[in-house]
Amino acid sequence: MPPATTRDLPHPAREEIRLESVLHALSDPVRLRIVRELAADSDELLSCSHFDLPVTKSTTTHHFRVLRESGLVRQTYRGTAKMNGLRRDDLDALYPGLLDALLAAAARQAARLGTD
Amino acid sequence: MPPATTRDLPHPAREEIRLESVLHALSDPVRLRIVRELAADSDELLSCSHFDLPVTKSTTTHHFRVLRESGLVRQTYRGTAKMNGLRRDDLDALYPGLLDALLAAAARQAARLGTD
DNA sequence: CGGCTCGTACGATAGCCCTCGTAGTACGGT
DNA sequence: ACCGTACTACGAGGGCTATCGTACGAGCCG
Repeated sequence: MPPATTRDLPHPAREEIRLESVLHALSDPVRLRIVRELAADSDELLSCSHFDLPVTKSTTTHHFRVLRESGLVRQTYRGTAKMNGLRRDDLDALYPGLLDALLAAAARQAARLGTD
Repeated sequence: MPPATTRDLPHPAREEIRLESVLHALSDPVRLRIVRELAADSDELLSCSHFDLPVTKSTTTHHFRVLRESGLVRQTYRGTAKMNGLRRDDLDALYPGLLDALLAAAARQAARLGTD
C-alpha cells in the first residue's frame, strides 16, 4: 500500500495543459498573487495555510483547485498539510518564456500600483 | 468638428490597462484567435468582418468590445467598418516581452494541437 | 482516546459571461 | 431617396465562478 501520508490528487498531464486555462487561472487577483508567492519561494513547497489571503478557507481551497486543474501548480499532501509548488518544468517545456514573462508583468503592475 | 467618419470609442488609457483583464480577455479561444490574427498582420488594421469566426455577429461584437476594454486592441471607425489593431506599443511599454511570450505560447499550442 | 489543525465537501447565493435573435443605427453607393 | 452593408443595442437564456457557512474527514500529538 502507498505511504499513509499520500492521498493523491488529479493533475493534468503536461500535454493536457491548455493555455486558455492557464490564462484564465491567472486572471483572478487572488490566484495571481498565490502564483507570485510560489514563484518567489520557488525552491520551497508552501502549504495552503501559509498564504494570508483575503478570502475564507473554503474559497482558498477552490482557488488552489483551479490552479491545480489548470496545470499551474502541483499539490501533494504532507501529513495534514497540502504542499504547493509551481510546475515550472512543465510550463517552461510547453511554453518557453511564458511564465517568466507573466511573473515579470505581474511584478511590474504590482510595483506600478504599489500593491507589493 | 471631427471628420464625419469618426465615431469615437472608449479605450482605457495605457496606465489603466490591468494585467488581469488582459489575461481574462485572452482566456477565451475566440478572442485569442482574433489577437493572433491581428498580430500576424500587425502592420494592417483589420475590420471586424474580416474574421471568420464560429459565432454570430452579435457575439463577435461582444468579443471585440472585451478586447478593446481590456486594452489589447484599439478600434477606430472607417466609414461603416470598424478597424482593429493590437495596442502593441502600450502593452510593450507596460509589460515588456509579455505579448510576444503570449503569442509564442499560443502558436506553440496551435502547432501542438494542429489547430493552425 | 480526545482534541487540535489542516483541508474538503456540499449547498446556496449572487454575479458575471458567452451565446444568440431581433430590431435598429450609421455610413456609403446607386 | 433608397438600398445594402457593417456594426450596435437590448434583452434573454444557460452556464460558469467567486464567495461564503457549516459540517465533515485525515492526520498529528499529548
